[in-house]
Amino acid sequence: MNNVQEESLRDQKKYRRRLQILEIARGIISAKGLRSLKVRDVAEAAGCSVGSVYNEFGDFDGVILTVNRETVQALTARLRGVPAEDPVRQLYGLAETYLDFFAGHANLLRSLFEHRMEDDRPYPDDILQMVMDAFALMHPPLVRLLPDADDVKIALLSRTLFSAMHGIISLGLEERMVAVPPQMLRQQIEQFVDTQLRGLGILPVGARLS
Amino acid sequence: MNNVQEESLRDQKKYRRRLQILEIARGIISAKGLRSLKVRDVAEAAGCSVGSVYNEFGDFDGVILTVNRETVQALTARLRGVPAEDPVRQLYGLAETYLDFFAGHANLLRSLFEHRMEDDRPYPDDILQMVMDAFALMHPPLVRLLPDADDVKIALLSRTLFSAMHGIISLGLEERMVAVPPQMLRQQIEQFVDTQLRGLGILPVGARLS
DNA sequence: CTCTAAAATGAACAATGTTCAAGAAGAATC
DNA sequence: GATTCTTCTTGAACATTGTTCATTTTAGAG
Repeated sequence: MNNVQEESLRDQKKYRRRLQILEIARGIISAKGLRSLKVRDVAEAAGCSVGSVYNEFGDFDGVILTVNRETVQALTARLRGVPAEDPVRQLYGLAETYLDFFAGHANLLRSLFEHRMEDDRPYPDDILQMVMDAFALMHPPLVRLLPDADDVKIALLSRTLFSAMHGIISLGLEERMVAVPPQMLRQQIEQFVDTQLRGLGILPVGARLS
Repeated sequence: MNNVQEESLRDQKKYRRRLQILEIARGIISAKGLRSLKVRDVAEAAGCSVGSVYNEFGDFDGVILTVNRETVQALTARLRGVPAEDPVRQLYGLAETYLDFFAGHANLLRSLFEHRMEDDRPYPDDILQMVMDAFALMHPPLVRLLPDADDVKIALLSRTLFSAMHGIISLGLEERMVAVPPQMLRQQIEQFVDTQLRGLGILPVGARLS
């Protein structure tokens, strides 16, 4: 047994195929929704048998969960890229970035938030943790803006605020629900953050509804 | 052809069976989630063949959608029962009632909001409309509290606020996501409405975070 | 009672997730 | 390089579940 990674031919092929399967699955989910994802379609597109998909991911949920894992990773990366100089601008930036990311990858986000496991198997902890971490990204700017507040309460506030934004955006982008007309969504989100910041005493309460 | 409802024996049986199928389907969704709903289970529990389910509802989506339709009707009835004397109390009441209803029927609400149609068939318009109407129930109290604001903007605000609440509650109640710990949820919702009302200038901006 | 139309039935079919015995391919040993 | 061993790949077979439809049953009409 060699400790050094040998990059054996076998491992290379395996890894390449793994990536290929994920790319194909992501493409299908993104284009046609999670419900249109079929093992045989993925296998055929990847040029391998269905057995290989199972060999690599255990079961079909394994493919979905891996795509979801990468989705939340990509989301987190985008959110971490929001400038942090001005905490107020950072909050607006996080909201806007979440909206953009959601709008650009709606079906992937829905797969992340709506996929249910068969029976009562638990959702993988690491994915839950990553979502939690993403939703905690409002914590630092809020701490700067509310220096006297309890840290635990700020943590809750961050998740509450993020969950609220998630609700506005996920329902707003769903043409079938039309909770908020899409064109207006960006403006609505901005106004929502506005109101929230005024309510928290971070911004002055000015004229009601511009 | 007789215009008067004859309540023929045939129609009675048909109707009774219809109700029975719906009750059973709702029970399964409520107890074990939409993904555990199976035609054969429903048919067996209702003491009829699978064909009869199809005869009555067209396809399996028909059963699900009918349950969803009744869910949003029940929700709307509950929300309409919130006292309307004091508009501020009404807003808190709507939030609290939505939380209670969601907590009591989490799987039914998830079925309503997360069910995707096969292929690209559209979601029935009447259900969408009913959800929209439910989300508009904050409109009247908001109009009373913001008499100078544009009516269209209040309409948007109502849906935005409701969508935000929906996000906080649906993620908060999801033990798998734990965006907000369940025990804290009621308090979090109240505080959220609080902040929102202060931000809108409806309540005075007092001490930051009680 | 007989006839007709509607409904119920459930076996057969179709789509799709899952398994596994057999074979193929790479790695290890000589 | 041949042989052996390990691992991966394959795809047919199976399991589950939604859907159809020819046949039978049943309620209502004459």
